[in-house]
Amino acid sequence: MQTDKGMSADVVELRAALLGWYGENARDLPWRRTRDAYVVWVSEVMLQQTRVAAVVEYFGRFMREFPTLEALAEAEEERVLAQWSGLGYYRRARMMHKAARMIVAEFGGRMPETAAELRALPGVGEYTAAAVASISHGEAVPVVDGNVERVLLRLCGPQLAEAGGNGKPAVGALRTAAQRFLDSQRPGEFNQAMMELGATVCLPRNPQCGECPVRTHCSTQGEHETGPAKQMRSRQVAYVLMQRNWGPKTEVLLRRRGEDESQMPGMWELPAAPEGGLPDESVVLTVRHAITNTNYYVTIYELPWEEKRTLKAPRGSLQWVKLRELGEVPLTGLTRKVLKRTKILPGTAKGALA
DNA sequence: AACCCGTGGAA
DNA sequence: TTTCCAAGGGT
Repeated sequence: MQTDKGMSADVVELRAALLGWYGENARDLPWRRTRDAYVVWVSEVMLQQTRVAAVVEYFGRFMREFPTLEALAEAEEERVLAQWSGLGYYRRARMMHKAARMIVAEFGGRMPETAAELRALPGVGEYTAAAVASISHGEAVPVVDGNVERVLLRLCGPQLAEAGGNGKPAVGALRTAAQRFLDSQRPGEFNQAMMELGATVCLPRNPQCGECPVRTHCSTQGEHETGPAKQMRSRQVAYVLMQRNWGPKTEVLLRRRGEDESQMPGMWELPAAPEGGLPDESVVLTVRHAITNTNYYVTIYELPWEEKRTLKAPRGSLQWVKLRELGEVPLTGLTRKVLKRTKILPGTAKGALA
């Protein structure tokens, strides 16, 4: 690692340009109003592979429900999942909840402060550990996320891009480059500035080089190839929407997914339709729902509640849920979408019943 | 090391 | 309409 004393004037100028730009252009995001490690941690976990716009709303509700590490640790897992419902990657919520309980049980409720200690928590990888340590405690560790990787590859050019030998950049080389650029006096701001640049200027496609504060340091001026896309698969699936009672007492029939299922374990969804299919007259909604690289073409049948006995489901996994209680149930995103579009849940109803 | 896990908005 | 992909981590 180089010291600031041996640093070239070029890197010093890059830092100043980037931090200056960040000071002027940083978005006012809720989690940037504090350096509290618990708050920063929650935001970083939510932001894993998830867009800022999607996180903002969830973050506010989550922090109201679980304002402190202790509140999170004391909560039932189902309550945590219910708050996470719709955000995706539910294992993040389970691991963060487990980590909160570990911190209370093993560290007396005191959050680990260094990146190395944070790294030991479930759900905290290299990125999240560095982000929390640098933002909350000023530790001089660089973050390398998707944004930073792209920015570094463009700044440094082919020399870094081919450092892996197999046509891919080496993880170690990326980290070394990030460490070299990092402003060790303001690591939290610098790391966020790099990510902000990648998210708003140094875009994957159509990078806005004309607005880039460090374009004079950039060896590629935006050139960067993206790899081949993964092939999307398609699957047909069908569910049943069943209600009973009317008005405030209305209930919807839901099924709890098994704890051992790889996708969305323990989450609640509409029961699957019988295999033989159902008459077309029963179709109330068709939607497409994409999960990773699979397009699910979904058919929703509405049936009278008396038909419940025709459904096959593991004993005890079916349950009538009152409308008022839906907010406390960890629904899958697809089920949430269907209930909104059929106006059973409040929200936008685009594509709903004709 | 490649693959899996969710979602919705942009292009 | 379909595709692409975003502040990753675990296995």
